[in-house]
Formats: sequence, C-alpha cells, structure tokens
Amino acid sequence: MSSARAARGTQGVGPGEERTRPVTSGAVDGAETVAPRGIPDATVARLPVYLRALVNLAERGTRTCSSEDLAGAAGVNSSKLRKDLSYLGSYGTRGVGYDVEYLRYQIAREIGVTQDLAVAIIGIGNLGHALANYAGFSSRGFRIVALLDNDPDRLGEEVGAMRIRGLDELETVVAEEGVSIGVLATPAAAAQAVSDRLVAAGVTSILNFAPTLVSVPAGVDVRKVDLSIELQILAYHEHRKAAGDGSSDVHPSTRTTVGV
Amino acid sequence: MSSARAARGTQGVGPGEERTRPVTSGAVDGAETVAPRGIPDATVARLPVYLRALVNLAERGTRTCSSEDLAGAAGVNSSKLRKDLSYLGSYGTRGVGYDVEYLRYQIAREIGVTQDLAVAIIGIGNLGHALANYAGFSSRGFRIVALLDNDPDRLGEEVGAMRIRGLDELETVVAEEGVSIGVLATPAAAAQAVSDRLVAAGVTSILNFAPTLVSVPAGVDVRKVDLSIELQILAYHEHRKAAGDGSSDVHPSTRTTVGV
DNA sequence: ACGATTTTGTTCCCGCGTTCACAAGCTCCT
DNA sequence: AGGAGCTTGTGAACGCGGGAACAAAATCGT
Ligand SMILES: NC(=O)c1ccc[n+]([C@@H]2O[C@H](COP(=O)([O-])OP(=O)(O)OC[C@H]3O[C@@H](n4cnc5c(N)ncnc54)[C@H](O)[C@@H]3O)[C@@H](O)[C@H]2O)c1
Ligand SMILES: NC(=O)c1ccc[n+]([C@@H]2O[C@H](COP(=O)([O-])OP(=O)(O)OC[C@H]3O[C@@H](n4cnc5c(N)ncnc54)[C@H](O)[C@@H]3O)[C@@H](O)[C@H]2O)c1
Repeated sequence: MSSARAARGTQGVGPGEERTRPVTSGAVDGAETVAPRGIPDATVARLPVYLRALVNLAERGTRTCSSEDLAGAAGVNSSKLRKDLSYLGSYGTRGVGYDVEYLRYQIAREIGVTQDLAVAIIGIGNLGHALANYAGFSSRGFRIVALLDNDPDRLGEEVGAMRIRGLDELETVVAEEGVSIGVLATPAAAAQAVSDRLVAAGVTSILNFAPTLVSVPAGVDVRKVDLSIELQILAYHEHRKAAGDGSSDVHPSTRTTVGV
Repeated sequence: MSSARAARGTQGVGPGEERTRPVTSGAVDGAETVAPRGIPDATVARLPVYLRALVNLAERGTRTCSSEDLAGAAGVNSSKLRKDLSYLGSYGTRGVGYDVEYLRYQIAREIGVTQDLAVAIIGIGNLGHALANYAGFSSRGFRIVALLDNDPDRLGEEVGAMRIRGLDELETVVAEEGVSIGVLATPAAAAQAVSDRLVAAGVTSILNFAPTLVSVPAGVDVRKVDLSIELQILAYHEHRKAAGDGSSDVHPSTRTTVGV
C-alpha cells in the first residue's frame, strides 16, 4: 500500500504519463541540489531498446562500442543515447566508448531484470496461447508462472511446458509465486473484473491486451497494447499518402530527410 | 555511412517520430494563412481511441455526448480531447456536445477506415495464428487478405477462413489484393528481408512484431509492437516501487481511480 | 612529455504537446 | 425576448523531450 504515487497507469502507448522528476528547476540558492533520482519516462521506454542492442552486440562478440555504434543499433540519435545513459551514471570512458558487458549489466540492473520477475497470463485463447508459447520472455527477465482461464474446457490443457489452471486459483498463484506482472488476454468484457482481482491479490503491474480501459488504483501501472489502434494509425498515414499526393506533402519520390 | 536515415518509420511506441506538419512559421506577410491540414502525431495516435469510445457509446444507445463524457470514456483530459477534435473541424455544438454517430463517422473518415484496407500477415506461427484468428480487425476497418509463410509444412493449412500461402506469392498477393499494410510476424532474423520485399512490392505501411529494427525508405511507415519492451518498462516501475518505498517523496494522499 | 584525436557527459535552445482559462455560441427557461 | 446556464473551440503559458554544440577526459602517437 502507501506509495501513493500520483495516479500512474492508464495508457501505455505514449509517454503521456505525468511527473517525471521533482527536479524543479528553481533552486533559489545553491543549497539543495535535489536528489537526481528519477529517470524520465521517455528514457525508461528506450532503456530496453538499448539493452537488446547490447545483447545483440555481445552475441556478435563486440567488447566495446561507441555511443554512435549503439545509437545506430538501437535506431536513435547518439546525442539522445548519451543523455539517456547519463541518467544512470557515468558508465562510459571518454575517448573509448562503453564496455558492452558492463553497460548491459548496468541497464539490466536499472530496469530490474537481473533476476526474473514472475508473470501470470490470464485468458489463454488465441493470443494467450501465443504469449505462453513465446520463448522471448524468459530470455529477457521474465518467468511465466501461471496460465489462467475460466473456460472449463481449457483447464488442464498443456501449453508450452505449462498447464492451464482455473481462474479461481488466481489469488493462490499470485501469493505463492509472487506474481508481480499480470498479462490480460481475456475478452474486453472481462478485463476490468480480472484486473480488479489481480490488484486485490497484490499485483501492481498489468499489461493489457484487451481493447478497453482498465481502471486501477494509484500505485498500479497499466500498459496497454492495442493492435487495432496501431493499424489505424498506419491507416491514417496511408490515407494521407494516397490522398494528399498533390496537396501539400512531398512526392513519393526521394525525399530522404523528411525531418527538419 | 550512417546515411539511410529512414525518414519516417522506425519506432512506433512513442510519439517520438519527427515532423508533424510543414507549417513552418513562414508567411512573411499576411497573404498565405497556410493550410491547417496536418494533424499532430500525438493527436493521430488518440483518434482511434476516441473512435472506439464512440462506437461503445453508440452501441449503448447514446445519441450525444459532451467532451467530458467522451474524454472519460477514452481516458484522457477533456481539454485535450477538444483540442484534438478541433484539428478535424468544428463538429460539436456549443452548449450541447457532440452527435455520437456524426462524430464517429468524421473520425473514421479522417483516419481513413471508412472502407476496409487490405492487410497481409507474414509469418503464421504462434503470433500469426492469433492475429489471423482475431475478429477485431475486420470490424475496425481492416480486411486480412493473405497469410504468408515460408515453411512448406504450413502451406495450405487453414487458419480462420483462410489458407496459408507460400512466401513466393507475396508480390502477386500485394498487387492483386492491393495490400497496403503488411504485418510482420516472422522471426527477427527474417524481418528485414521480408520487409524489403513488401516495400518493393508496393506496401507502404508495416506493423512489425519482430524484436528488431527494420529499415525502410522514406515514405514507408513502420510501427513496432514489442511486448518484451512493454514488460521491461513495467519491470522498471515495479522495481522502483519495491526499492524506493522509503526513499522519496509524496504523502499518502490516497488518490484513487486514475482515468475517471 | 605533450599534443592530436577520439568520444563521453552536459549545457543550451527550440519546438511540440499538455493544460488552464476564457470568450463565443447554443439551448432552455422564465 | 432576454438572460441564465452549459459546452465548445481556442489563445496563451509552460514544462518536457530532442538535438546540436561544446567542454572535459582518456588514449595514442611521436
Ligand atoms: N488475437 C489477437 O490477435 C488479438 C489482437 C488484438 C487484441 N486482442 C485482444 O486480446 C484479447 C484476447 O484475444 P483472443 O483472440 O485470445 O480471444 P479468445 O476469445 O481467443 O481468448 C479469450 C480467452 O479468455 C478466456 N476468458 C474469458 N473470460 C475470462 C475470464 N473472466 N477470466 C479468465 N479467462 C477468461 C476465454 O476462455 C478464452 O480462452 C481480447 O480482448 C482481444 O480483443 C487479440
Ligand atoms: N508469440 C508471441 O507471443 C510473441 C511475443 C513477442 C514477440 N514475438 C515475435 O513475433 C515473431 C513471431 O513470433 P512467433 O511466436 O509467432 O514465432 P514462430 O516461430 O511461432 O512463428 C514464426 C513463423 O514465421 C515463419 N517464417 C520464418 N521465416 C519466414 C520468412 N522468411 N518468411 C515468412 N515466414 C517465415 C515460420 O515458418 C513460422 O511459422 C517473432 O519475431 C517473435 O519474436 C512473438
């Protein structure tokens, strides 16, 4: 309880969350420098990208890399990368670059995936099956400890190396396995109710695939993955590309650097 | 050479794209007022949310709604909602609110989902199956016209109401069905190559589920959905919640219900 | 030993996005 | 008819994030 952070989770797509850090530019006098703890949300969202890029580099045998290299691998501006990393500390060496292994560890530690977090998936239908079978989670700091569904026909079914259990075991599983993240893959109509039970059982992070808003108390984070919305955003641009051909926007011809 | 510098699509998670509209303060004199066409990316990302909320309201029989109502249903600030809608035009009535049906149509038209867009899914494994079986896409402006895979064992397999076809049919399908959006659900190693073929065949929008960057020429949009990254972002906050319990700020001013 | 070179960490600035606050406009009641 | 009460649409303030530019540090070469 406690930890009444100002209302946090609602959406997840954009960094449109809220307060980032209490830095408060102010500083009337040089007395208080304020604890610099608190990494901007935009940076937090990129750390996993850097982590993955570092893992790839390490697998390829690279020992050190410059911010330029890493930024290229992660698909971001090198200046942004350096600023992001500077929030964690000074883990690079000027004139040399970053030690891949060391930085990898530091980022993993900052994210908190040095030891696996327990994850439960609720709603083992089409999507739930895919998630349960996905090997990528376990290699990235997560341990799927339970698959829950309320359809009697599914109970006991083996998915991956795991058995589907009844929804009535939710509270037990969360407590016994120390589940910290719940993945919602139920129909939209069931999402809020399941979310409420997860929260009541002590889960404080939810990844929601159902196309609906779930309300949670302060202190609980919800991120939403909405594939229809992703497609519709693409549709908008597609639409504009086709229609606005002669209006304002560029030709489909070579306009490499659109920006700036 | 770093070059390449894919103009538009790289990430998809944040609104951290680039140019929003070519407004460019310009207009030395009061002659040209500049075409107001060009909706901010952040707004575009929310339009589908509003659209869904409106559909829900309509199904519930609601005829009109205020910006406050709609904002509540969509989980955003009403002020933001009004400003977002103002980019589309003046579709509300002061003192009354918005006509649900009318606004729904206007947003759908702006997004470009009044007639269905053709979608092809490439890589019909765990995730591809789930996507192919998902009914939610067809009801939201998309028509899945092809399922492609390069595994000979999968060819001909029926998924949903559709047969899996070979990757060699990619170009044919794109041309014949007028595919405008390609969904990448192949392993990461194959993503870039498939993306290249899609683009060469004329596809200008890609939704990428593979945990890797795909580079595309200017004019092609890529949005990335990365579930491991979503989990890791949750992990970060989880981590902080557990560790920073006594470290920082905030009084326990129990602030409930987030969105509403 | 010392300067040239490389690359980080940081500062500064600009522009987008969010939010407040209010004027404009519509409806309804008296 | 006229005013009271809402609700939209927008102008303005402001804070965050992105990117360029620069200063500090470390290595290399001579
Ligand atoms: N399949 C996709 O590709 C896809 C894409 C986008 C969004 N989604 C969303 O993800 C969710 C799951 O999609 P799906 O295709 O897997 O649906 P599905 O119908 O195949 O699976 C839903 C599962 O949830 C179970 N369930 C229902 N109520 C439950 C409850 N109260 N508690 C626990 N389990 C419950 C059902 O028994 C079923 O097994 C839906 O909200 C859907 O809109 C799916
Ligand atoms: N399953 C999940 O829940 C999940 C979660 C996050 C990310 N992903 C990512 O989504 C992608 C698909 O995941 P999955 O679990 O379905 O994997 P999968 O191995 O089950 O399916 C991949 C499919 O792609 C096909 N394929 C391989 N190379 C191909 C090519 N060149 N052209 C066309 N098809 C090809 C394979 O035959 C297979 O059917 C992967 O990149 C994975 O990392 C999956």
